[in-house]
Amino acid sequence: MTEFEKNVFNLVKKIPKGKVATYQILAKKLGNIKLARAVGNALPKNSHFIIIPCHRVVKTSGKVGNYVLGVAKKIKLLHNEGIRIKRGKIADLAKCLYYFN
DNA sequence: ATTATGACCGAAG
DNA sequence: GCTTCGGCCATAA
Repeated sequence: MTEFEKNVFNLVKKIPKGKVATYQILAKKLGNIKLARAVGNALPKNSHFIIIPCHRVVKTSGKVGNYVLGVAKKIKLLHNEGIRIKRGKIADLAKCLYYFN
């Protein structure tokens, strides 16, 4: 597991239930906003070994994005946490975003 | 060292 | 809204 991946997961596991973060926000937190793509690249790698709320990471546009177990599963999990989703997008992204105090 | 790939993003049509 | 394209970066081969 690379250092970069560790950093990504350490951030993701901080996201509280009922909240979400975007790939871009995580990227910025890691030092460079352009890391967004690399972040999405790292998530699927260790999901089999480490328990982390990968489903709480969505796109900046508000669309849920992809998920190891399938988008349907991702939406289901988010919905269980009280997050409203409409046609594959977060109903009110601004209210759900977690900014890493 | 070089190339290709992907859970991304923004601009443009 | 949607699609297409170019640009990003870490990784794997």
